[in-house]
Amino acid sequence: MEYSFREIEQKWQAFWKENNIYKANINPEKPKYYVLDMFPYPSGAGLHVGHPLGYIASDIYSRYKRLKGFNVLHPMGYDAYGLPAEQYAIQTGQHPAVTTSKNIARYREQLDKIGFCYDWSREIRTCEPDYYKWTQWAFIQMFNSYYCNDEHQARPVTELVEAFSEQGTEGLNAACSEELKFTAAEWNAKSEKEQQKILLNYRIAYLADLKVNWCPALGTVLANDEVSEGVSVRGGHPVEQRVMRQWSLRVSAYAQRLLEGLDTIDWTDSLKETQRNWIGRSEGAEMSFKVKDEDLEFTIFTTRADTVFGVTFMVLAPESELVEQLTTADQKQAVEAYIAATKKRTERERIADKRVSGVFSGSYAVNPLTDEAIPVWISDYVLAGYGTGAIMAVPAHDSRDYAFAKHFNLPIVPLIEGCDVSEESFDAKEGIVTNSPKTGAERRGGLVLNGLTVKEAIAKTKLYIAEKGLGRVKVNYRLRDAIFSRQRYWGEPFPVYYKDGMPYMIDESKLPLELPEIDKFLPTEQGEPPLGRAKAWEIDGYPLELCTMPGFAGSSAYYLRYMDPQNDKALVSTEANEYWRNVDLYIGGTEHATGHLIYSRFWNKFLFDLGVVCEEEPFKKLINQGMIQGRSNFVYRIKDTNTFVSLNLKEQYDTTPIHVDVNIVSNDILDVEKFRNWNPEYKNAEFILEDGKYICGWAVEKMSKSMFNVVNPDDIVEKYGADTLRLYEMFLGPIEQSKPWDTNGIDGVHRFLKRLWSLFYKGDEFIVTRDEPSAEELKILHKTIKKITYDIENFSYNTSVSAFMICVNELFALKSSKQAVLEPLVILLAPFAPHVAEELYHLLGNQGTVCDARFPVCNDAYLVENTVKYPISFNGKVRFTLELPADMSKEEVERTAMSNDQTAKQLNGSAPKKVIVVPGKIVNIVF
RNA sequence: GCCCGGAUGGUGGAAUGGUAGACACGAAGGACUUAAAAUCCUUUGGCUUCACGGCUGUGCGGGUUCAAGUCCCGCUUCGGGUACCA
Repeated sequence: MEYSFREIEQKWQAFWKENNIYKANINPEKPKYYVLDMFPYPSGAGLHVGHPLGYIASDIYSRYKRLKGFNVLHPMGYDAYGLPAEQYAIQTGQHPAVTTSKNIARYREQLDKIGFCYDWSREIRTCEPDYYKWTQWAFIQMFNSYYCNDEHQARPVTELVEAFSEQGTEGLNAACSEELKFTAAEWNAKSEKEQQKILLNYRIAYLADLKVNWCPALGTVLANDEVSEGVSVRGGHPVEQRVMRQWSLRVSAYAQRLLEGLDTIDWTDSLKETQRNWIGRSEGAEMSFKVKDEDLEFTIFTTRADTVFGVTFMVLAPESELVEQLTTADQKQAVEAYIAATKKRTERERIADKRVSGVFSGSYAVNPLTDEAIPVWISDYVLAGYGTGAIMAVPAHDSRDYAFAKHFNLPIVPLIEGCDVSEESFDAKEGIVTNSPKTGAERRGGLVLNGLTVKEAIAKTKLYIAEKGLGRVKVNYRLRDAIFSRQRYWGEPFPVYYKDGMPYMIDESKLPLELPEIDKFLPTEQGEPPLGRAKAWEIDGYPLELCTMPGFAGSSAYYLRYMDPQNDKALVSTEANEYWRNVDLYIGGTEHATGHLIYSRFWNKFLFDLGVVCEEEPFKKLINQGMIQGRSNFVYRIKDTNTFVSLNLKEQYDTTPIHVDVNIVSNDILDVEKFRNWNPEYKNAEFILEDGKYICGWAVEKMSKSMFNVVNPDDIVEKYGADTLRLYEMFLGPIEQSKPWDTNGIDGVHRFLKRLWSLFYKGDEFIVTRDEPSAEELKILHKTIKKITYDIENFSYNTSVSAFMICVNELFALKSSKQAVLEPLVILLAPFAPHVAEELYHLLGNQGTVCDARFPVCNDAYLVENTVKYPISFNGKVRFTLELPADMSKEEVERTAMSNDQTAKQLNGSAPKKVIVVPGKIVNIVF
């Protein structure tokens, strides 16, 4: 019998499906293990060979855990809302729901071929009303909550209302957009509308006028993580700043917990570091500066309180509310012109343009420590959204302030002993402080920092300003609230209606609020979002929200829904949540480091505060799979001809490299006939060959259609089978490393499976015997068990595949086909190559499924070696080896080595200075 | 600029401080075959030698050590993330 993978794979895939082998149920008798893949956005292009990499890795782990006796939850679904389907709808009129379900069907077909152990009964799609009902529900809970900074958790807004009516803002410590102060009497006197407006300032889901990333080409607002270098991540369209009324989530309230939580989870250091940087905690001080000759003061934020004696000017962000107050009459025109010019520029232009710009406001601030009057400038290098939107500029010790001071000829006062600021600023937080205050400018009882280190000076200044009421210690975060409105059609509708211009939540009993049908997927003539086209988009006569939710809405809690996907009473039942708890192993790409992986953690923490979920962190362990790059092939056309020259001859001609479809190239040799048929342009192509072959050039590039280097897993499965694909993807290299896909090596793993098969069948004869295995055979088996177990636990799957190859090669060399060795081997292999393993498991006489076998355990007794091959080295260089008994003493090894003829030859008369014997390892003779 | 990763044969990669290059691809040679495919066997880092062997070798330069791909210091270079965050 031949290894006929097609037959085997179809047979067992059908068997698994019919017998619900991968159905997961709550079972308190067994420990749970939850393995999750980042669910895909079903794009029209289908899966390429890079996508399943992580899925195969998680599948192996799921199957391994099951063999180890765990009750494994391993679900899959689709992140079904998204821009591409909508853009396609605009172009073709095809409803995004239609495109999406077609794409999903295609994805499913491709996934099914690979033999994953997903429990498909738990499939979710974010665009299904049954699913997004709970996305809307969570939004309502966020609207009805505020974040209490004293209790460090979300609390009901009703508690806030109660507090306001009893004591106003007195004693309030809540996360908010703006610090407000009012009394109970003032609150109670306010109208419903005014009160609602104030509450928005505290709600976790809130509506506010914000400076947002507006992308005109997409016609929508984008979140910070959806914009990179001034253009949209999707499509690369320019993004500009615009103030708009938008829904936002107060993610910033959770900044500290998001930061601290990182210490409790098992993620890679680099990913944690990325999140830490994104959260961007910085400890500093807020300090108030009075405005000279005015009854005004404003607050700045600094992490370098120690440099307050070196402040030579102040800078406001152009968007700051203070600009209006501080601009004097004679500077008004200049300031307005500057602000107008700044507004016109897109984010991208501002980033690209490194030129210093700014304008003097006309006002002066007073340094509270020196009483010096210092000019207040306005410049776009200060951001409105960070800190207070105002800074004290210390050009000697901040490079941006330095550039500004140089440009506008402002004074630079160095504050560190011996630092040279003639060419650049001294930004390092080290050295001894001087000039603080300057000699002769000391004040009685004033702050003196001279002689201290920077660190000491910062601490002393903070203490001083707090005591004197000049400011306070403050922690700032770079993390911004997440803008949650999108002016698009294909997303979750907000469960929101408007009454008197104020937002209200629709009743939970009316959920889900379904996405309405519209005639065209474009904004209305009035520039409203597409939902403005929906008929009767209102509730009880009140208009509904026209924006929809962003892509990350549906992916923020999907891992919870898998625990209890059909529940229509709750997002997840307490029973299911308390059993499955959180994701034990999450596998996905690093590209979600600052988006999905922050939002999910936030969302989960919020639900944790509500008592809906029992674990504060959603993903205990996370592994990033590397990207699979493409390996492109090139042909070389001689310029202005239709003649192509083989790689090693191309230097003799003037050629243009042209991408050629990798699917018509094998081992870099071009199939010339297929090439002629590939494109009509090449029908009459001529070739200059070498050794009768056309050899292509190659390069590693992104896998994409335009490079003609896309490899479809379906084709691989068709030609070699799913088990070969699975093994080969793992064999390519460490899971977390990026590497190019090169189909060339695949024959190796396919040969391995054929050789494994040959241990069972010789021709049509089944040759497995029940004979007792020899010590040698048992050693081969147990060595493999040990290695595979270790490798799976450490996600080193590439070396596991090698270990299987070594094992089979060794058994093959011994012509060994014994049940007692092959059966454990088949079980070991089952997580990697489940189809062939299932077939062989049954051939060995087993019933049921190999998925429920018991993972073999290594018996070290079989691994004991009687002898050790000692490498004998001289001055670190190995010259020969000696085979000695394993239990030989150190002294005896030394004596044996020294008395050897070859040793005498190597020493050549010299006396050894030192002999190092590492028992069981090596001997090194130094002379 | 800053923060993370990498750099080992023609290629993908392996190696708790202890014989660098496991395993696999490719290549070369051979067996089987009328032939091809498949399969099997041998060789395969470089230089050198008829051969035994020798020299050299993990991006570069130093260092620690009996012993360094592995640890430390300083560079080069390639990926990825981030960008006026005060």
